[in-house]
Amino acid sequence: MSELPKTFDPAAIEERWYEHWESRGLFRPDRADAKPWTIVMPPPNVTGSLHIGHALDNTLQDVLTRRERMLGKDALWVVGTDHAGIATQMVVERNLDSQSVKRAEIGREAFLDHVWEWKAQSGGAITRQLRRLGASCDWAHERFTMDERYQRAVTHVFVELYKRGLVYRDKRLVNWDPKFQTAISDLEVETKDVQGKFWTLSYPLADNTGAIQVATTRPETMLADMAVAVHPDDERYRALIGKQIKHPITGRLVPIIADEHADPELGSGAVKITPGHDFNDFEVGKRAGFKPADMLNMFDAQAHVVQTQDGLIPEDLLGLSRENARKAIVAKLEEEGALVRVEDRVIPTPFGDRSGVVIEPWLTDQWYVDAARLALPALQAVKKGDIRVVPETWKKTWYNWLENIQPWCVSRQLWWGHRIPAWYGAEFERRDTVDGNGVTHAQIGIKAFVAETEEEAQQQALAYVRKLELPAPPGWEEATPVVESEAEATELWMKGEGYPLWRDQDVLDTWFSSALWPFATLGWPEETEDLKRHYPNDVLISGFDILFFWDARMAMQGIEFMGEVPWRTLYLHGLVRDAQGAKMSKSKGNTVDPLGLIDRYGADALRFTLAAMESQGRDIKLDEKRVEGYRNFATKLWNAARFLQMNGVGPSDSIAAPKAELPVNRWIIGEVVETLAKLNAAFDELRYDEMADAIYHFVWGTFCDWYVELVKGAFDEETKRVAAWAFDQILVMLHPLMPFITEELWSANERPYELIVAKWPEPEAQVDPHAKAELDWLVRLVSEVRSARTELNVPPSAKL
RNA sequence: GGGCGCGUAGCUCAGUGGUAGAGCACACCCUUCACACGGGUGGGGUCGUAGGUUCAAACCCUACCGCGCCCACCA
Repeated sequence: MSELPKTFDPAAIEERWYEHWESRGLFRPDRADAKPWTIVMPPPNVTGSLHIGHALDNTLQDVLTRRERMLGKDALWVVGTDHAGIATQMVVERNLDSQSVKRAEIGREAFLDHVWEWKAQSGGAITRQLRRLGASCDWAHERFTMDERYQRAVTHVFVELYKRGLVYRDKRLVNWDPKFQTAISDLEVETKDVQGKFWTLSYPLADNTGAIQVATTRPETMLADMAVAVHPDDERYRALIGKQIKHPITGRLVPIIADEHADPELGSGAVKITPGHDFNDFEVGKRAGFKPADMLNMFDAQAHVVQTQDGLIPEDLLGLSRENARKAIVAKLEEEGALVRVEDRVIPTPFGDRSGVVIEPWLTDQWYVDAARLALPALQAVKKGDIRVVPETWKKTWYNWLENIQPWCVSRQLWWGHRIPAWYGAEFERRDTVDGNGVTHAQIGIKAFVAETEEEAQQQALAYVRKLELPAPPGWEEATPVVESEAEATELWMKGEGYPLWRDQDVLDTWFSSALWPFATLGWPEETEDLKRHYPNDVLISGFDILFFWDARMAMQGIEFMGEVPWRTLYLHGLVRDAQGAKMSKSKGNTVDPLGLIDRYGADALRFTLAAMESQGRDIKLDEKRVEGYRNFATKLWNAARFLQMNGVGPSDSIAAPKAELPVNRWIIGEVVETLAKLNAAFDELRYDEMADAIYHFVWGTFCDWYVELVKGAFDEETKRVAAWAFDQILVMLHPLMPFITEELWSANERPYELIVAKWPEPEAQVDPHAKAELDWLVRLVSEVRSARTELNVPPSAKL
């Protein structure tokens, strides 16, 4: 038995214990025969560092994991990191930039080498920080979403979805981020209100019989106007339907069409239609018979003006940015007298959630997941109760989103990520199209071969030409040639030097791969032992902010590929806010650094605070005073242990409660039993605040304030035995919340095993109602005496 | 436009049909041999507003006020 120091210093013990647990493999002791229990950690970005949100999320997970481990289960907490496509590419690109190295100059392969190098060096700092928190995850099982094996799983899923018709390529408008020059999904777009203007323009009729007024918030896109729409029932314009207008800037002749999209109440009731640059107009355009391939495009990838297919944009506008193009166009319109009116107006404007720039609807070929079909079983799983959602209020949000889900754009024009397993080649059939102005465009058809390997794609290509009963191009019989890019391929093609394939340059949305986390980390698609034992996971804990991004997609992919829900319970927690309730952000400078709090108060205090403040369905307003308070609680516990030690109270030799005669001992045993019951109930309901409340009040309000005071100076053998047992139960019950101090105090006595693998309490005892009544009476009596004494101003030194 | 949540002591939050709770803060007392990161005592709330249901409402219902969040193509 080692003597405890007088003061409790978390810093002195935390690192030592973590190292001990990890090196002895105690986070996942060998329990092949035990009942499995599984949770996967939302993989933090490799670029990330531990912020307070991670601290909350992982505390909640660790609390459950530690208890399940103590319940004797084979508790597996899967840990790993996410490659985080855009975020990581940005970081590495910035690093290279500072060394005057440009991504475009060094090329894809060299750039990816740099990313991997960066990942090896500084990536994953966050996993080291997770250790500070005490996260008892299975590091031997650590995964990365770009591990070779994981990549195979991702590729397999993509190819399978393609075979099942759930993944397809389509040309349509996407949310285009002109800063990162990639497509992004609907979820990555944040709509914000921006003070803007509402322009009313006058478009002259082509037959010079008048003009029609149209209104717009984006005059610059008029360069790609293809129609003017009016409501079919709008009497004012009925006679104009079918006529043409002569576009005031491009001179393009554009039809006036009838479409219900035009709202007679709004503006003039007539609206310009720019199918290539507006989501509504795209639909109107399709209804009007325009094919996506023929829709006019006036922007390049950076949203600078480029010439439309019909060559009608005036030279002086080419190359201008969106903003400058707007100014120039408005000026021109004004000059021509085509500008009728300008009004101030608040415009809901789409922004890229990472880039912060205005998103441009842009016509491109992208890969889409048929999310609606995948969503159905995920929707049902919650409705049928196969997934329990805690708190229940999120069920509605779940239904609402999945019921209205749109196709998910999964291709990204980035380099860092899972390369899309598609190879393209000539379709070997000409498909000429005729545009609205009667001009014929030669189109070279492109055929996609989706396969897990290049060899497979080559074979598919060969099979394809054979099916068309065409002779295989030179070299194809041996192996279809593959070149780097489409440009390279077409060049060879034009020169008559073969018809090679080229691989898709794009990568997949990061969330596409993280959606596989609950099973791909367990070895899927191989039928591993881990997979059989640990899928479905028991519970997932995540912030509600990634409910759609991650949770819902995990459910969709999990059910599709595993035939079962990914987890039985989905627990959603809120955001951690500052003491004033404001959202923490780096720019506001109100972030709380969890590592700083750990330095000042210890990991146990931070963990206890986060758990105590985690009440379902509410955000957490973190106040440092609270952390300080629970640091004090740890000190209280520490001193109780010292007191017991001074009085010769050692370790308990039994898990079951000892036999006791004295009412005070029988009472405290009953109090342990009741506390345990409260704690177990709180765990069943995932009520972290109640867990913390139950153990806090038992330790401080019952054990320290009353039991210890009552037995002071009267430590007979029975009392020592009971005190030892009760205190051991405290250590066990508190361990999931405060693992470090409890393990340290546990080890103050000789023990056959560490607390982390000790058994969860089974007192095999009952509350003794007589002892309880007696002690309750005594507590009340003493309290009343004290109260009376204070009220009568009796000096405390006076003897009763 | 739709959906969700919140409004209880100075602050942060539990409670959810039957005499209002916790922590912190505050006031007073205590350098008593585990602990001043402590011990003891105490003050403080017409539970957002207005109706309704009920023997009984902070808790259920309705409306309203205030705050926050999410989703949605109003040019």
